[in-house]
Amino acid sequence: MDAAVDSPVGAAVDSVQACPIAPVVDLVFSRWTTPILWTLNEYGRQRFVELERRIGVITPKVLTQRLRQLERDGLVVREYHAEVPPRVEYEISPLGRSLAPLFHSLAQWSPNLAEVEKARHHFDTTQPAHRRP
Amino acid sequence: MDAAVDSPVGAAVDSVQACPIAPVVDLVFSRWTTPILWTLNEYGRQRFVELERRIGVITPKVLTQRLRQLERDGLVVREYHAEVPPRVEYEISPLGRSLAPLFHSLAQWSPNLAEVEKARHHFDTTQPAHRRP
DNA sequence: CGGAATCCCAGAGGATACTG
DNA sequence: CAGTATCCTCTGGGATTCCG
Repeated sequence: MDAAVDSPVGAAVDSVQACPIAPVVDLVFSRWTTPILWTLNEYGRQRFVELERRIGVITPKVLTQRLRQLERDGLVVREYHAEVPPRVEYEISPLGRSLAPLFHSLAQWSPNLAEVEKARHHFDTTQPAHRRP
Repeated sequence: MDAAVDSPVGAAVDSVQACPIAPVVDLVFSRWTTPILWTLNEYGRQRFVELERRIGVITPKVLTQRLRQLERDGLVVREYHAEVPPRVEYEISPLGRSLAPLFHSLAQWSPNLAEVEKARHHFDTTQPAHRRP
């Protein structure tokens, strides 16, 4: 149950000096964290099951893990209400909300994905020939 | 040797509708791609070994894999020079360069990592008590 | 409802060679 | 130098079950 587990970019574990933005990427763009933060930012405070449904295929176990991590990182706030049945709500924190411009930048770049698709097709059809050094 | 292998955020594989920026995150912030793109963007055109050294701990095999993927995605351009010894240079493409503002946004957010560190410490010291629902 | 506990596995990616 | 080729480890995370 170690909290500092994943490093998709290898920030903490690997060479920090090589890429200064690696820690931020690790924090925000680890697996599942982006959909979670995005959903919380978009739909506001919501319950565990709502998150689960909106995100889609995530399992409860993994959702819990990532929410804990995000809570520990201070990006998400968990609110427990002692009722029957129990009710838990998750909300993005101010610090988490400060990531919104980043998300907007990403969204603005996304039209370029069409270029990427074209590049892939081009590569797949023409490259095997010229790839021979 | 499949090219569309990783999906840290689960864009292509999972629920695309849940998070519109997931495809971009998959493209740019997959493991190793950020340091590679960042280094290419920062230091300009360079050879395989230079990349290897600057990034730090990456193995040749993995570096090759990711470079191929980025080349296929149209974010990186590979230039082969038939000399002895062979010389290969990698350069970020215009499409890849269009990601630079994103990197700057990330860099600008990075001072907030101090807040994250504080939140983690706070969580680790005080949470085990109040975490009981 | 909101998890925690267990078991399990594919597959990313590291280590270690070898080659054109 | 710029990769390929194998082998092998490790772990994120899926499936399932149970609990307060």
